[in-house]
Amino acid sequence: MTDFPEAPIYEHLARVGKALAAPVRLRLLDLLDQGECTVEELARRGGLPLKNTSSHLQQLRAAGLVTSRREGTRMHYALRDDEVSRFLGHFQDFAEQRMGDLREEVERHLGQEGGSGAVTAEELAELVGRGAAVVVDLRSAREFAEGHVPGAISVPSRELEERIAELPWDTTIVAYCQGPYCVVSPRAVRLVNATGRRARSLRGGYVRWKRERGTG
Amino acid sequence: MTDFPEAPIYEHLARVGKALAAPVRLRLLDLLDQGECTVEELARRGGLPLKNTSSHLQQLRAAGLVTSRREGTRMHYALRDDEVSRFLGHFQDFAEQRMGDLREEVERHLGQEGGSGAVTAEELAELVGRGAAVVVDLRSAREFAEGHVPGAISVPSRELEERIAELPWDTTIVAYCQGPYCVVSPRAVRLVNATGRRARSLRGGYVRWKRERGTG
DNA sequence: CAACTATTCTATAGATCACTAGATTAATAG
DNA sequence: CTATTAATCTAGTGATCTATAGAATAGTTG
Repeated sequence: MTDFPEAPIYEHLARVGKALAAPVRLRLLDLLDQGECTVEELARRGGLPLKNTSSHLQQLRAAGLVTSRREGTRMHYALRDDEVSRFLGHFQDFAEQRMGDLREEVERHLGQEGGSGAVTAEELAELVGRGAAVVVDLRSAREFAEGHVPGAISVPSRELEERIAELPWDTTIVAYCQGPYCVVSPRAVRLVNATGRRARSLRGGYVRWKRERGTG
Repeated sequence: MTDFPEAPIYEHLARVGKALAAPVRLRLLDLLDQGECTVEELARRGGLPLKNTSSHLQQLRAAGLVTSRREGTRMHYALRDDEVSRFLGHFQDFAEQRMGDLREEVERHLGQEGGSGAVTAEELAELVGRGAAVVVDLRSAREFAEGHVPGAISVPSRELEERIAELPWDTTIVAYCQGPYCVVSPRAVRLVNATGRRARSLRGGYVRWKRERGTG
């Protein structure tokens, strides 16, 4: 490193930048944005070896992004505060906007239903307000129990096909899963639309809805 | 890398994260936040070899954070749009807030005058509005000419000592230099306060003022 | 206290990145 | 066309980071 008077400050700033420089860590942050979680669960959901997961979590903790809490033999990690969630949102929006190919990648992965055609939190509030939408939570029953969009009905994605008859024909169906890049909800939307009903994704999933609820 | 369906998306996100992972690049972004600049100038101001600077700038361009423009033999770089400036502000605030020692580092470097005791853009507007402050721009005459806080008088820091008699005794003096971590303005504030006058720094310097002017 | 599980710590090989230096391209001036 | 200046491209080295595996620690259970 060269030396100008402000160097040590940028050195510190870069520590936070480094925390955002590895795909796995961004993934872990997104998972944690859905709520507190054990190392074991994070490793499973992130498709990453346990030891590795633990190591990355420690880096995130060193950067001040997450906190850890011991409960019996298990270690629970969580985002340090709401500010982290807000920053993550800004970072993701910013990155998507920066790189055209990232947005394309998202759309290729989710299909149009998850990208451009998605409902914003604001639109959702409006639709629900005048009873023009049925909201479907595709996450697990456990996740639903921990918190969900008011008025949503719980239809875990595994049960969707057998319970699809429960969905109305005459009202727009807004489906959501965990996070912004989750494939579950766009897939469900395609499935439901194929029956002739009208379904759309909630942009950003539960995580984003929860984040924006605060800021209006 | 392990493989979960969203992996390529996080891969792309991490490209932006990587751009923020090196101290020099953060420094370059801060310099560019002050306006368009040539590679040569950036290398000089960043205290970095030219070749190295060029390489880092290309990485920033690949991440979509800056644009380049050729003019004769010189290459000019600039932030790609205002969104980058806003994001940088959020990133710096976020990082300072994350790491207590970063805030301490800033204060150790700038002295209290640059940190806690500084005037916010909002306060400045209020002070200027009722004529309760004289604003002093410590940057070079060229930088002042390119844009400055309305009503500010230009006193390049080199000339401060000889022109210090121009400053009033009965009004608060608000001084600012380029960016958030610039040492010029806190140093000037100490100098002016030593004469018995009352001076304070503008928090975040010109860059931050310009950024916040838009958002109110 | 001993056996057991979950997690962290330590060490190492492999990949990636920053810095340096030499060669190359692009525009300008004589 | 040649010389000059600015910037980029290419290649090589050292440092840093990731992934992986073995050892150690903290807590639980019998």
